[in-house]
Amino acid sequence: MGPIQIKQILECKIGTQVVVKGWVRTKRESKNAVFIAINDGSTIHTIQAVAESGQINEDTLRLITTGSCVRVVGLLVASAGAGQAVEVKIEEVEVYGTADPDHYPLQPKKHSLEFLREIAHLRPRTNTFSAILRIRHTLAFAINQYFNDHGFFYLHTPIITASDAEGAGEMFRVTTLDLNKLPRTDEGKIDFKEDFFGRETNLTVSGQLEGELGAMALSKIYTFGPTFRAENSNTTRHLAEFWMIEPEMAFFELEDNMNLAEDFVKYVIGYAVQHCADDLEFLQKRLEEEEKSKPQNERSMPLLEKLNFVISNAFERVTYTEAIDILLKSKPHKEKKFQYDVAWGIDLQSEHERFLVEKHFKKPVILTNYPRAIKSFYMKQNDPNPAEPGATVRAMDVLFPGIGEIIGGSQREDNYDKLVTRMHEVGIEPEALWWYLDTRKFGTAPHAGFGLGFERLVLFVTGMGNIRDVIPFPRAPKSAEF
RNA sequence: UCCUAAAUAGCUCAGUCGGUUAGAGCAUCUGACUGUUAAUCAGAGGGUCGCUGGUUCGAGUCCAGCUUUGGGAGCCA
Repeated sequence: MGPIQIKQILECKIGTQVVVKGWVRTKRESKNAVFIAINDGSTIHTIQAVAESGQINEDTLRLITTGSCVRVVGLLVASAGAGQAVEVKIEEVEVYGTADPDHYPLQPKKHSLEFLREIAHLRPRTNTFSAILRIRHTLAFAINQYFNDHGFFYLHTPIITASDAEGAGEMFRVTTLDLNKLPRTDEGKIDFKEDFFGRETNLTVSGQLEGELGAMALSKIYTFGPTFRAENSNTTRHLAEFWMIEPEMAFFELEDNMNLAEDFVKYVIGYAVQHCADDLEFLQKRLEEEEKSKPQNERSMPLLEKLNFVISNAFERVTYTEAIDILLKSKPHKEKKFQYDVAWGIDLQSEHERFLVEKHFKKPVILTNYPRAIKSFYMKQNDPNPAEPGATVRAMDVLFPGIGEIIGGSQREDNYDKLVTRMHEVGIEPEALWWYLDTRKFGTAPHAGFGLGFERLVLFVTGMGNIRDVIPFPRAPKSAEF
């Protein structure tokens, strides 16, 4: 199906007649020969096509520049030069599309990531971004594979939702109303009965609630789809549109949930290490170059070493109460180096999480049993524990070095009365989520689940520093060009 | 949204105390050389110094506002 790609061509036997179709990375001319490095994105490697001087006519040769697209027909031969095992001896060359060197922004040189963000339509043609996109694909594939192998069903939860009670953040409004001529009710409010769905609708901030409905029928489901948050977040870890993986399992308690999260993350990272060796090696070298400008003590582990470390070591599991204890006894707390005070009941700040993960444990950490007051209404309430100053819920956050929270999850409250009471306490109308509450009314069951930010996973695996560089076309405040 | 730094050639940056004609490397073009590896060497072209206003005899440089971007914080995945 379709032409053979460079990845396969590089593995063909010498003497094979091949057709190479791809984009020119560099062209080098010498007295006796012309060298063209071609890449088609199937691999990080280029294939070198060689022609005798004068073999390609002047007019055609002039059009072969960095960024142009070509088709080359020739024989795969052992390379006469060092640097590559095989090359294509050109018999015929055709230029599909030119790329005027005066205007094509990608030059055969290093570009800053900031500049490449401004040309997001072309940056997949760079080594760095094609490597990231191949790794991103591989991780997505591994995720589906893992869940399929473990008896999960891929549930497609809705993108458009009428529930604004999920409490996961600001939402994007979905409407077909004419914004210049909004229909009004008698009280002067916007009349959403006139809107497409006959009610207020938004883009989803989480598929969890619907995911729970699926788990209460299929036992184990997962969602993997786009998620939207209209928060005015300007950080290297946030996007307005991102992809989230949300497994939800009946008959899973918190412990099972943690075991699954850890096994799952290790599997998908391991899958990428196994299947993206070339790309990861390239990114590792790139990072090492970048780190050269940093002082010795700030340099981090080589990328592959870091990934293997995470795969082969057990995540540290501590309760929120234990974590607060560690922080209270920590040096930065005693020396008042933390910007935010530590006390039982606070929501842990970035600096606290970083201390626990990067300084204290030096490995991924799963924090559990957070105070009820700082967590969502749907989390299962723990029985009172004399060792804990206040009420807690069966929540779990998986914290990764450099990324922070990569997974947030919990065992869910399966007791109807407790759930309704909690909803009243936090100001959510139970009537609005009557369908959600029905699962607790009819055949309720212990169950649990979590949400994994896909881009944060890609960020960790690729070693990149900004989340806008691990999604093809990032959506962020004041930024939706491509 | 807050804090902070920045914006000068296609890209990455330098530009001293406010002073004459705006600097480099890479890229591009031309030539030389070479089974080359992001080739090398020589030369050439390339600038509304983010925008608006102000201070000044004189502003890339100082001041104010705005815009955009980087980093950090909050919100979270």
